[in-house]
Amino acid sequence: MKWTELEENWCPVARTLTLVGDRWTLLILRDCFLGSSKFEEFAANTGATRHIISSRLKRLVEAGILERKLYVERPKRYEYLLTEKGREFGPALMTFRDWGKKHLPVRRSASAAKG
Amino acid sequence: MKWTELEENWCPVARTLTLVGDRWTLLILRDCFLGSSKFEEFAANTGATRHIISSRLKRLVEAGILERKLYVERPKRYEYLLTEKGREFGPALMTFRDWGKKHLPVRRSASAAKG
DNA sequence: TTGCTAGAGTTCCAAAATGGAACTGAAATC
DNA sequence: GATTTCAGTTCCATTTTGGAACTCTAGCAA
Repeated sequence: MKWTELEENWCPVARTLTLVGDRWTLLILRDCFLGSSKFEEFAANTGATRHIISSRLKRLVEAGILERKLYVERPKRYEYLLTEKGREFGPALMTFRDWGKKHLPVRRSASAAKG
Repeated sequence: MKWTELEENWCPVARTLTLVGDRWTLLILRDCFLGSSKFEEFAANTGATRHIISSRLKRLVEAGILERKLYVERPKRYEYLLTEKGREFGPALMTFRDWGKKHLPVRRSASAAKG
């Protein structure tokens, strides 16, 4: 079954996953919640390629989760801001954060810094 | 950046995503919460290919989220059960469910069946 | 004893997605 | 004029997916 067919699935979890159930989208949203809004920030903070960032931002805007807003007229510069719909995804990210903190502690070598 | 490199990421959301941040894993976990435990059930309920089901179950078992348990001796038959670590992922699925129910209602044509 | 069914996978190949790097375009700054 | 910044796009090789067929063990039926 193709991934996009899940859009009409009876299960709301499946439908949600058609938007955020890929390898980078949730990391972009995490960045948004941490204050990022620029293309370059997403690229730098997530580690995803510019190609991926571009396609994911498009999808998130189309879905009404982010809003693409002009913030410099010349040259045209856009930023991406969470909509109300996007902000309501916050609790989901928090459950991921909490689960990760509890169950996937970072294995660090003796000399590794905390950051 | 390669996806697997996120395993050691400072961010617990990113680390969580290395396990469940792909196109089908969360759907398999949803099935587990709804009572499924067999390979064939996952294949039928998620719509993912057997190939994918196989690789995802391996990863979930390796991560300690599911337990692979023999339930028929001859021929060998295995089922997959949520561990405590896996059960603690429940709240995350519920946030996805709630967000999807609220923001992604199913557009159904007049004749569309419920299944 | 040949044939069908069931469960749990594996294998193969084509199609789609991803990773990495370079390139574009507009304007500000050196 | 050259370099830098931001926001993308393009190209190509590598990975991952999607789909279907195949394997292996064993029960059951004719």
